[in-house]
Amino acid sequence: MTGHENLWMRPERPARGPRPSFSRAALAQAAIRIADAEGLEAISMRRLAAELGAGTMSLYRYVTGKDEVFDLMVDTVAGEYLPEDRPPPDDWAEGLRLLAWQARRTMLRHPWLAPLAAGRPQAGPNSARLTETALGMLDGRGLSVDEMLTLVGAVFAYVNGYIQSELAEAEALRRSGLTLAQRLAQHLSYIQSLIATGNYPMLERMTKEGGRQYTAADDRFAYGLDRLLDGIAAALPPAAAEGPESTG
Amino acid sequence: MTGHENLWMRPERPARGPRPSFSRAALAQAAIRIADAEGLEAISMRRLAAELGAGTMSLYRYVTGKDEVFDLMVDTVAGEYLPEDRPPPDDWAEGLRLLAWQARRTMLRHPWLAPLAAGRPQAGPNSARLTETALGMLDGRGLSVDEMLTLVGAVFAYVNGYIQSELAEAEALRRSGLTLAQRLAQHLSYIQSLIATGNYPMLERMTKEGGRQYTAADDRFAYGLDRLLDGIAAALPPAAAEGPESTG
DNA sequence: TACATACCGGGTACCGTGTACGCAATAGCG
DNA sequence: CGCTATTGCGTACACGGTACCCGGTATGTA
Repeated sequence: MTGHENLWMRPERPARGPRPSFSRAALAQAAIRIADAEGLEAISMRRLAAELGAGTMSLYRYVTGKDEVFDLMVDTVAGEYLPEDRPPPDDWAEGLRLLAWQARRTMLRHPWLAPLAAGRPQAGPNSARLTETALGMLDGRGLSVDEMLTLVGAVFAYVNGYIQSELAEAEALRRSGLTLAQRLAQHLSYIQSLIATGNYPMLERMTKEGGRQYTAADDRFAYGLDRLLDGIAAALPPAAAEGPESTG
Repeated sequence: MTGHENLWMRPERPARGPRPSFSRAALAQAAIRIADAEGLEAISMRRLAAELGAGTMSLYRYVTGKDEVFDLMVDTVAGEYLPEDRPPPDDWAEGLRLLAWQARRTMLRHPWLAPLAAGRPQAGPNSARLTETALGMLDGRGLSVDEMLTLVGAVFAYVNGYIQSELAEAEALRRSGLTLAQRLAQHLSYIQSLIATGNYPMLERMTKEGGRQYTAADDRFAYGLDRLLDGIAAALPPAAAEGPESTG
């Protein structure tokens, strides 16, 4: 009741008692290893404990429950978003674009990440550093921190939303256990049954039109991202270069 | 093995045998009722069967598993996206904006919807009709269906991503069982512990700056949506007004 | 050095979950 | 009037998260 209701405020290593046999970071890494290899739903407390060579209930000395395992996973990979200490480009749009692509790369590498991150508030220190970095790119343009947050939030919303939709199909395919060809064939016969009702003229045009000039996922991602950044740039207060103070 | 691997291709009522005691729609409505009242995780096959006054295993005569229950839920509420047969505005951007706000309204009314919809391919007939409507708004502007899909996909990605982040905090609050004041107090003390490390200058400025001019969720949503639509409009081929032929 | 205290590891147990299987009842077809 | 496909559903199982408890261990105090 004194405090520490939050994972991130709870000290990892208490003052008294025996040393823990592993660390939070090790726990997170083990969970990430499992999720990368076998998917999110493969993570169970028993499985995770086995991966760590520990008893199941020992995990509860490190986290209060499975949810905090997820919190740890998300915040750990959030560290990967930021490449290295490369100085950010001085163009804010270029900086955000870079960040967005970095986020996409990370989320494709860890397909469980996007749904998980979308469903919980970003509270960990690495997530906070990420936000810091993004806000830093917008500093000195006369925006209030609140306006910067709105702006960055819009970009992150697009990125997360896009990648989830990108992953959804791949995930469905994986869970169905079918080959891509089988699934396409299935989908096609369904599509044709829809078209047969006459209520889906666009869908019909889609099957007739474009031979196979289907836009690649990369290009679709880039399209929306660039449009969004364009729109933001157009609405931003005029550059004001490096004026003494542009707030107001 | 002959076919019907897909929920939407499987006929609801087979030719032979006794009449089912309820319908897919009733099943979906019952599930939606539970999820609206008690959250997604309150849905179990037993609970759902009880709501329908049926035996647990009877549900498996209607769906192949719990996943298909979710599919039904998503596609059912997808019907709510479209208001009524109001003729769409002739400005495509206005049409998409309206659709986006309608989507947000629906997703806030059914807080379980956004995460669920984001995680699975939109395959149902109602989802397809929604896509049809969106594509129809872009018709006659010289775009290929593929380009239209890219465009609409970007808007939907933003909408879904934004609303998920909007809901994440509320959901976390709900699950913690705390009052808003308690949670804010907790969060504040955590934030201050972060600031104390000196690594979060922007976070620090945020606590000092804006008295309470915190942007409302509605305005933040509008900001990103409008910027995105602006950016798209700017990149679209010139209007071409009402050329001689606009249909396909 | 001896003891108290706070913490660690983890076994056992409980309840809730999704769903495979099997069987009796039923409705449409021949 | 059977025949058969199909429905409703009880039972059973494997697996999930985690509450509880106990024996061991490292730190602090006397």
